[in-house]
Amino acid sequence: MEQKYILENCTSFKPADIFECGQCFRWNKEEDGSYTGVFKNNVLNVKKEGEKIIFEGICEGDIKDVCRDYFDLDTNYEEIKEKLSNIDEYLKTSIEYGSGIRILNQDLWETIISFIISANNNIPRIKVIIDKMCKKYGNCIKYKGKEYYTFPSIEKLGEASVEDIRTLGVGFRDKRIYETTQMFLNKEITLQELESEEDTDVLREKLMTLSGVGEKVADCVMLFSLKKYNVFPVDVWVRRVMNELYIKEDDEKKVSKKLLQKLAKEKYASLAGLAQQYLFYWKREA
DNA sequence: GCGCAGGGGGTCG
DNA sequence: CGACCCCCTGCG
Repeated sequence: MEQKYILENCTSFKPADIFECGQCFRWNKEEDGSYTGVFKNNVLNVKKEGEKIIFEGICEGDIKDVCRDYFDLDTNYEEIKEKLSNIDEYLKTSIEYGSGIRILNQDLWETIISFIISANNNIPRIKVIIDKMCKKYGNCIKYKGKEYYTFPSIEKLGEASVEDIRTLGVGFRDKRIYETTQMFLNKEITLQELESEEDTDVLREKLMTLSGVGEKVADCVMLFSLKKYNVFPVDVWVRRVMNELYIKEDDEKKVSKKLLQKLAKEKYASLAGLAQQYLFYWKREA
């Protein structure tokens, strides 16, 4: 059902910051600077006009509730930014740069598959692959004369063979995607048990039983889909930034993940994941 | 222009 | 610790 929702007085909300900071792969910029994306069975366009945020599109359920959940509107980012800004100058600068970032509450299944695809890959290609996957196995939703496709269900993707998946251009990740899908299909593991697991370390262990899910992917899934703001995914960019700012080792490859995790915990504590997003976005764009 | 390394939000054996 | 699929980039 086509709906519209206008959000006022939301200072920590900039579509570009939210959709370009690297947490999601299915939002695309329109000519007018707004973004259109698909999540669950919704197709939404998000536009900032002055102080107003305008959400418009096809929505299952009440658009206000859907947005509140997906865009994390009940979390006070002003307070978070204030806390993080006081930690040091770097964080302060990065937060000024990415002041409109919010961590989306993305679909767990979609996030797991998307970040398996992200391994040793680059963002433009990740987006192309996911797009193809949705076109082939998702459902079509028409909005304003264009066709959009939902992310495939477990059952639908479960019908695909390793070879089928390979044709999407996923390369060596074909087997990983296949195996993980089959694990959910066969109920060896369920989304529900992952969603209800409170303990971060136990949750990480469970996620890492999935094929193609290592520490980094597991942490991304926890941060971008399960609101675990304390986890600190370490990738090549984060290593680069942290080394440049705090450690200053000549060869950044020698900096251990352990050290980075420890540093993040000491400095950023329960907000490490958010700090990571601000730093990552700042250094990668600049 | 063309061909060939080099490397990309890691994971696995 | 090296290979891994695919694709895009930079350099000769």
